Amino acid sequence: MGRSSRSQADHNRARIVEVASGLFRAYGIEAVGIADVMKAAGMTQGGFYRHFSSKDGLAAEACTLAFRKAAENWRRVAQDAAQNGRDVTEAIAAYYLSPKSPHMTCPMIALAPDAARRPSDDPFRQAYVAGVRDLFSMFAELAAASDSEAIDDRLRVLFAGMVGSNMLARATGTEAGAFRNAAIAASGAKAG
Amino acid sequence: MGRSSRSQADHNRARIVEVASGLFRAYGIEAVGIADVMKAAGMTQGGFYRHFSSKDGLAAEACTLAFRKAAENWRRVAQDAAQNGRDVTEAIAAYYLSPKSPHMTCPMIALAPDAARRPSDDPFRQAYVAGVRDLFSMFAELAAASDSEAIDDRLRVLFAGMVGSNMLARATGTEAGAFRNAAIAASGAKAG
DNA sequence: TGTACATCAGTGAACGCGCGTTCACTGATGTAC
DNA sequence: TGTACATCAGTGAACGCGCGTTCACTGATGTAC
Repeated sequence: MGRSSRSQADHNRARIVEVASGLFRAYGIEAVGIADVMKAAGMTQGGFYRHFSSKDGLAAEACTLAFRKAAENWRRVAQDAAQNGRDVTEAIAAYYLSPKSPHMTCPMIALAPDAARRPSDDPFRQAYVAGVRDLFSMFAELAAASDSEAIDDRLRVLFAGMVGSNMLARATGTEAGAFRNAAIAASGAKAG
Repeated sequence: MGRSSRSQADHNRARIVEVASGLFRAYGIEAVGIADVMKAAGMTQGGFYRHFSSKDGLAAEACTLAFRKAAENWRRVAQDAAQNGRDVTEAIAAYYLSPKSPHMTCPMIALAPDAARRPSDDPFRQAYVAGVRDLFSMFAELAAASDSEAIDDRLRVLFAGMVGSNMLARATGTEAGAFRNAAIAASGAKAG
């Protein structure tokens, strides 16, 4: 097993980021080792540093990818809802709060503790902050387009309520349903 | 420095739990070592295992203590508000969302990642789940007493919105104000 | 109450394991001519 | 197009550090008489 071609190497690098993005969110960055990531990507740990200068570098890229994927999913759900004449905000909330979808856990929740304990100039933390900002901007944009009555503050609370519901649902396991259902109900009554 | 008296030992044990409760919430359980806790408690790491069978045992007790303290604070804030004729729900929300108060960070947020990755029969996770349940029950009880119109689901969303706002505020740092202010505003309009 | 002894809270060093990182090496890929 | 050589993606073992845990030891506390 000698040198790989340039395109193969690029493919491998992207695969490492993709695999890490899922593992980091599922188990936490600290709990996932370089060897775990590389094994899941079909390689051995030694090759890792051909692609990344450190585990932190990978974490930052994995964070960015996770938010990009989440944004793509949200936009897709919103488009589907709009085409079928359903309420966009409610559709996003229902998708986000569905217990089935978190096979890919929300990066806002899963990566929050790691972001919180890093300094504000840390690349990973900056990627996290940018991800949350972009995700909320998109949410507000999509929701406003479907309901011009919705005020910023109300969207913010709904957004925070969705995040809080899923976080509590994930951490407690048992009480998942109650908070999730409440948040979905609230999304339908958002225009008060 | 030989053997301590029984009462002194009890005092030391309680101090270890108290110190750990703060450190674990501030920096995360994994990031805080036994040596750190013992040093902050004014002892050396070797004596730790006279009091606890493992770091996990301490974590479970620290979790319980953190929730007990949070519940006490909430109840105190609610009583003060009731005596002064102010809205109880709004007072709790304002207290919880105040950027000054998190010198002691909310255990629901700070301990969530650790609770999430443990099995459901783990003592720490059980302590966390019980803590969330008790805190929400108390919140609902206090809020219902002050405003009989408030429905369970609405309280749940407000609760989750408060938690989500503080989590995002903590993790992003910069966007703290926006989500917090929105949640406080929502608490005032809860009876919608 | 005093004395001899057992107990055990706390000390400080050492162990052992996991994990991020480094390194010598392999051999296919890419390049110069 | 071939050929000789340099490059470098990936391998697998080893290093080094941090941290949870263990352990021999100290000496004040608690107890038996």
